[in-house]
Amino acid sequence: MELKYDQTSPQSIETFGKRLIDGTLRTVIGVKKIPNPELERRISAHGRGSFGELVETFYYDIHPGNDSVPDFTEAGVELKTTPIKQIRSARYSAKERLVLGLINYREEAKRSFQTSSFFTKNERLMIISYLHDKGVVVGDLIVKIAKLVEYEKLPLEDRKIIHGDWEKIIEKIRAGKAHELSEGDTLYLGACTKSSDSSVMRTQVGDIPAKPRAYSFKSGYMTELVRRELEGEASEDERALKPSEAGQPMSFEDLIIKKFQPLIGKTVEEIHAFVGKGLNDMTKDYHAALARRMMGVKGARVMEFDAAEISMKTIQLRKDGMPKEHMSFPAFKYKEIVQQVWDGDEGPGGARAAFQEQVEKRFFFVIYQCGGDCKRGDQRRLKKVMFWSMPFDDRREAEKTWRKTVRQIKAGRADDLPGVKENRVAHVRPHARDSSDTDETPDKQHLVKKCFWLNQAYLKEVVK
DNA sequence: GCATGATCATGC
DNA sequence: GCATGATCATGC
Repeated sequence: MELKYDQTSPQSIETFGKRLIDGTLRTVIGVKKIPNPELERRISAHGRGSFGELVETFYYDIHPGNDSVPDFTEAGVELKTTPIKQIRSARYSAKERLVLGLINYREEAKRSFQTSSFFTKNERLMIISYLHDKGVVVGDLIVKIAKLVEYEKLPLEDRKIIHGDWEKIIEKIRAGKAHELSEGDTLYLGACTKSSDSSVMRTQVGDIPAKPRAYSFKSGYMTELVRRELEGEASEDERALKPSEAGQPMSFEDLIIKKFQPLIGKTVEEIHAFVGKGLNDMTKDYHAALARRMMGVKGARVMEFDAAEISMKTIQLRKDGMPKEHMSFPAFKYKEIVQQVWDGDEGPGGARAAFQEQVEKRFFFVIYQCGGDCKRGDQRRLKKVMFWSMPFDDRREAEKTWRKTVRQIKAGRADDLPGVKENRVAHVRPHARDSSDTDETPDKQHLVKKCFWLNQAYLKEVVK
């Protein structure tokens, strides 16, 4: 392959990359024209690492060695290859987060945003996205996106959030609390754990060892970037923050909270009169729909919440302050959950426990106060809204419920899972269409589908 | 009023 | 048609 681009020019790197769109490495590199046994061998490999190496070596002909500078050093461009999924026709999502480089806690603590390893390494990203397909060798994966993503050219609304995220991460690092970092701390830019082996630790500011972590764009934000590129304006979800608001010297979360302020203390009927036109107050989604309207969003999705993977939950408090309901999560599959691992498990293990990912996410609670027991017809007032991440100690409690659940299912006792009295934070209960909506256990019992729930008494303390 | 089991309404 | 978030029902 001839070199047909200028390694010192970001635009040239992008233009050259775009030749891959809707093609594959095999067709674009053209193996048949120039026989190359090494290339043939590597094109027939599997796995994402192989794809990335192939693009580096045989497409761009670069051989990056130094992790602290961008791959195209002179152009200041970092090359990233990443899988996407097609959910249904014309609907795409990122398959995973985009990892942006390991954090050296002690070094990073001394830096500013502009001199941080996040910024200096990832200020310009050349992103090549291919359609994920397990059964296909890397040479035959179809490329859908080749795009130069420059930080300074992202919308101000995005940059505001990313910069705020970086500040939150660096604050913990500087305080010697890198071991307390969690992906739920931040919105688009995360500090994700990097090692599959839980015993690996790194030094940080102070003496406490911390898990190695890397900067990453969360998968929700990657999905947003993918959709902007492939689906254009037509599919754009509504933003809660208008461009003019993004310019204000206030964090994203504070700006959201501010939108609710004028309506705190108002009854649901009064709020409906302000923003609820056209909403059906009989639906289970009503309190959530009202909350979205208060944020200025008419539809069912809030773009920033999707991109930041924030779970919005509505809570109704009875007169005594106890939430009317426990809080449910998606149902688990008995056969899947026994294959999953929680951070800290020894050995290679399987997929990260879905429940762990859920309790590490950021939540947005919209809390209504009932006049009595929250039965039908009871008066409800908007009490407050709050962003929340589950504290570390409570996640350890939730982990105990998860571990007992897995242990019971493995032991053939899937009919006896942790109840609400056994744990301060979480329990297990049915979550199905009805009692005939079952799922098969590893020992071939067919039991009603279940999920993890946060205890209402725990939530009472959280929202107090 | 709590623990537990069961089910609903909607969007995708 | 099912996953998801939310809610209802019953027995003690």
